[in-house]
Amino acid sequence: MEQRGNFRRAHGAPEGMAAPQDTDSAVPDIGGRLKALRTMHGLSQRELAKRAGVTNGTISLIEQNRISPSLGSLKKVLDGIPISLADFLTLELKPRSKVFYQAKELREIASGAISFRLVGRDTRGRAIQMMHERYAPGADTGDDMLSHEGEECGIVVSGMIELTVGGETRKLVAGDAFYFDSRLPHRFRNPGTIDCVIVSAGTPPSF
Amino acid sequence: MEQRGNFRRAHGAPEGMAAPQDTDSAVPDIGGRLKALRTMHGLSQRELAKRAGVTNGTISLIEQNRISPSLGSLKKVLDGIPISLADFLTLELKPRSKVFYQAKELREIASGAISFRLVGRDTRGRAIQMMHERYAPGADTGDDMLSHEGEECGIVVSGMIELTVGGETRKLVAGDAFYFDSRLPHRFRNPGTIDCVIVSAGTPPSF
DNA sequence: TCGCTTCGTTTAGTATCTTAAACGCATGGC
DNA sequence: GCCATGCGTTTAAGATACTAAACGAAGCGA
Repeated sequence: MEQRGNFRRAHGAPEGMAAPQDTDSAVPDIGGRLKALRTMHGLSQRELAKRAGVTNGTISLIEQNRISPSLGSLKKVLDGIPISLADFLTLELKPRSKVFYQAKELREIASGAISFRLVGRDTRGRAIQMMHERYAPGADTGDDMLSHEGEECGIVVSGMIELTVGGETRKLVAGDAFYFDSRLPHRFRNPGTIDCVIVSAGTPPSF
Repeated sequence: MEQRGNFRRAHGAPEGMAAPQDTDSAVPDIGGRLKALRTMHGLSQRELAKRAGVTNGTISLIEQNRISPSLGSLKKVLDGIPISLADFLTLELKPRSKVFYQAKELREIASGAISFRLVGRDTRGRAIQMMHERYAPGADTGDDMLSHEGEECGIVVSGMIELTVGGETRKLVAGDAFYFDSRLPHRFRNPGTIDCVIVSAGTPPSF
C-alpha cells in the first residue's frame, strides 16, 4: 500500500535526521509553532497535556512533526493554551510616503479586455489595495472562480457588471456597489456593450 | 479505555440521529463548511477527491462529521479547492451577509454640500469602509483637520478635489488617486465649479 | 552520592482515520 | 426497457494517530 505524502515515518525508526517537514504541500511546521507558543506561555509538555486532556507523548510527537494531528486533538491542545485554530494557523505579522498619484501613475496590473490600475506602485505595508478597473464588453475574469484571503468591495462608476459571489449572480449598474468576503469564489463579467468602470478596494492586498 | 470527546461514533452504527457535532469544544462543523465550499465551487465529492489525492469516501465521511481528519489530509483536500487551512477555518458560515447594493441603498452619512454614501448599512465586522462621496463646488471638510487611526485612499471619478495631507496640498482630477495614513491631518475641498465625485476606502471603518 | 522530581523522548498497543471496493439511487442515451 | 455514467454513502482492511508506561538526562536538596 502506498505511503501517504507527509509524516511517513514509521514507529521505531528514529534514524538521525531532521524533522520530516516533507515535500511540497506539507502543512507549514505545526510542530514548531506549537512548541514556540507553548514555551512562550511557560508551559511544559506535560502541563499543556493535562490542560488539554491529551498525553504528553502526543504533544512531543506533534512538536517533532512526527504525526499530523487530527483536527479534534489539535483543537484540544490549542484550547489548553488557549488559542483558536485559525489564529494558530495564521500566526504571522505584517509591517509612506507617496500620497498623491496622477492618473497616469497608477500601475497597470492586467491588460487587454480587463484593466486593473493600482493606487500605489507597491502594496507592501499597506492595508488596502485600491484599484481603478475597466472591463471591456464581454470581458470576464474566468469561470474558475477567484478566491483569496480578505474582503473586497467596490462601486460601479459606469457601465454594467455581472458579479457572481458564492453561487449568487447579480447585475450592477452605475452607482451600485458590492462587499464580500474574498474567500467566497467570485467572478466579474461585463455583459453590456460599453466599458464598465469600477473602483474597488480590498484588504489585505493580494498583489 | 476512554473514548475521545468528539466523533465517537463507531463504524457500523448509523442509528438514526443527526451528525455528532458533539458537545462543548467540538471543532465547529468542519463537514458543513467543506460541503458548502465544495458545492459553491461546483465540485462533486469524487472530483474534489481526485484533485486532492484522497478518496471520495474520505470526503463523504468528513462532510458528515463522522471523522476528524488529520491536518495533513484536510490540507490535501483544501488544496484541491483550493483554499488555505486558515482561510477555511475563518470562513464564516453565518447567514450570508448582503453582497449587492443598489445605488439607492447606500446609506447617506453626511448631507448638504458634502454627501457620503456608505456601502453597507453597518460597518461592524467589516474591514473596509467604502464610500461614494460627492462634494459640491466650494464644499470643504473644514480647516480643523481630520485625524483618526487607520489608512485611507480614493480615486477621483469626476470633477476636481483639493486635498491637503500633513501640510502638503494637491489638486486631483478625474482618474487621480490618493493613499495616506489617516493619522496625518487631512482636509478635502472642492475648488471647482462642478460637483466632484470620489470613491474612497478606509480601514478600519470609523463610522 | 543518593533520592526525588521534572523534563522531553520513545515504544507497544489500541483507537481512529483512510482507503478500496462495493451499494443504492438517480439520470441520460439508445 | 436497459445499459452506462455519475452521484453520495457504506464497510472491511490497512495505515496512522494517540495513549499509557517506561527511559535517560538534568536539576536540586539533604
